[in-house]
Amino acid sequence: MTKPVVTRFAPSPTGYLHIGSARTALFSWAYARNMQGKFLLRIEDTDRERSTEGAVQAIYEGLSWLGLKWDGEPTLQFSRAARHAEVANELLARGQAYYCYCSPEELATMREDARASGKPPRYNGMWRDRDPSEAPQGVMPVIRIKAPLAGEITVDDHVQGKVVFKTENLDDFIILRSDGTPTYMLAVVVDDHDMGVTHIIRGDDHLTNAARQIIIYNGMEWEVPDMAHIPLIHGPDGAKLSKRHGALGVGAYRQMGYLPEAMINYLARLGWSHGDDELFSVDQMIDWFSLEGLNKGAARFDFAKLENVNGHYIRQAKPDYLYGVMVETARELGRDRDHAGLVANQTTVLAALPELQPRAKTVLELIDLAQFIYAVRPLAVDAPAAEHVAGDAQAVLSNALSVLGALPDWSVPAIEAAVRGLAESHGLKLGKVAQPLRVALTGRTVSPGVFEVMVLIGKEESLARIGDQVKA
RNA sequence: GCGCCCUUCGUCUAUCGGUUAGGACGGCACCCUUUCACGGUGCAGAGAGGGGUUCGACUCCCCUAGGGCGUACCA
Repeated sequence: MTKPVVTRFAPSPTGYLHIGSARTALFSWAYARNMQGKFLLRIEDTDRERSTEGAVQAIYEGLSWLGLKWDGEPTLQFSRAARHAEVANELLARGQAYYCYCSPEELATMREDARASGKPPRYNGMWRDRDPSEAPQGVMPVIRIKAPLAGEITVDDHVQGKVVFKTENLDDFIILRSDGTPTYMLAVVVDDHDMGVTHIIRGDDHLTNAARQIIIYNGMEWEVPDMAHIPLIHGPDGAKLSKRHGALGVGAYRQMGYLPEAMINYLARLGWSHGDDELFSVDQMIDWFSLEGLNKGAARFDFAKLENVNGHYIRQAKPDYLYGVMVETARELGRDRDHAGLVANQTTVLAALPELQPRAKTVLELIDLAQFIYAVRPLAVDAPAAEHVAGDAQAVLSNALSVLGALPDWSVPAIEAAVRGLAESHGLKLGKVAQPLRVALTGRTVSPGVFEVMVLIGKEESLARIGDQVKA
């Protein structure tokens, strides 16, 4: 066997954990697990202006929620600045890099001129071979990599195949800023090397960067890791994923009532496939995952399918697990009445859940459906619901609704007692009630000796009724 | 502008030169159900366009079109 696989996820903490980033992390994680290797986490916080501690926490929480556990302690890139500078200087010593004294203004005009003459806007190498003695006074130089002037760089990518870049299109980019801090290009290479990363799996927006990074690897004579540049997620219109189209943090999905196992399953199928398999567990995914299964084209985010997958996992879930998620979700969203109601009626909610699960696509819908249990009485009953029942049973039903709605307590015995009393007042006898919460009120006579029993579930605007028949 | 990447039903995808181009979501119809769901069955729905290569192309090559990414002392 070859050396063990080490992958990494390297987000920059400048906001929430983007859903696209989460998918990238998922693939890196799945590959590492499949290969029985390690999955490392590196926080790329070298941009001191935009990095925040809150964003770092959001990354930890997002990954944890999804169940993507990283191995060891996360690496904070900024803390490695000295090491980055050290490598920059080593490159200098090796003659693979040089000081550049250009001012930002000079560089700007350089780009403009290049663009005006139809050339790629790249650095012209004016300090490449100049002697430092010619340096202007008082200017802190940057260090630029000495990119090959001719030839080509080939990125041998697991997803994109062999991608060839002519070096003439790659300029002498900056690796160390004038303030001595490293640029992304340098920091990534040094860290990936030092962390022993064997497989870089990241978004294909980094494909061009890969060529630049290879120049650094070559300059240090380091081995270039395997690479897999996965296509980005697009919005429904094929363009960049916008916020209204789902470009949200994973926390937002949790708040919308999606289960982590559903997110994993859905995200996995976005750009990756294992034959025709659609629904699978994380263990199955780990077992099946391979870089060959990754697609080359960008995938569009589709809420409808996510909902479907989520509905599947809600149906599959154990009631006590869902109950915990419901309580936590209500708490997180500040839905105090729901939170209190759920907590105070745990037994009833747990009993009701099997009936509720097939009717909900999200945890939020589950909470809405459970509200009948702790809703404030009397309930407002909508006319259409009453109209559903035909003929002379109308009166019975509306009467029943008001009786039930006026109940202070919707415990099963209370409901049963109320319904029984009602039935008797209409000259009917209620038979044995089999399932708690399927109990309720008499609507009409279905056939001699059999009459309708129903329970109302849900909020006024979303009345769902579960029918049952009881023999008198 | 320049460079690179991508392109199968509306969406996610299978196909790795020879298939009636398969599945899933969504849509529609029907069944189940005294509601709503769940479940079941069926229907409609795709190889961007044009050239090649080949006995044979969705599959390989080229061009065009469309889309995406990159082009910073951001990551």
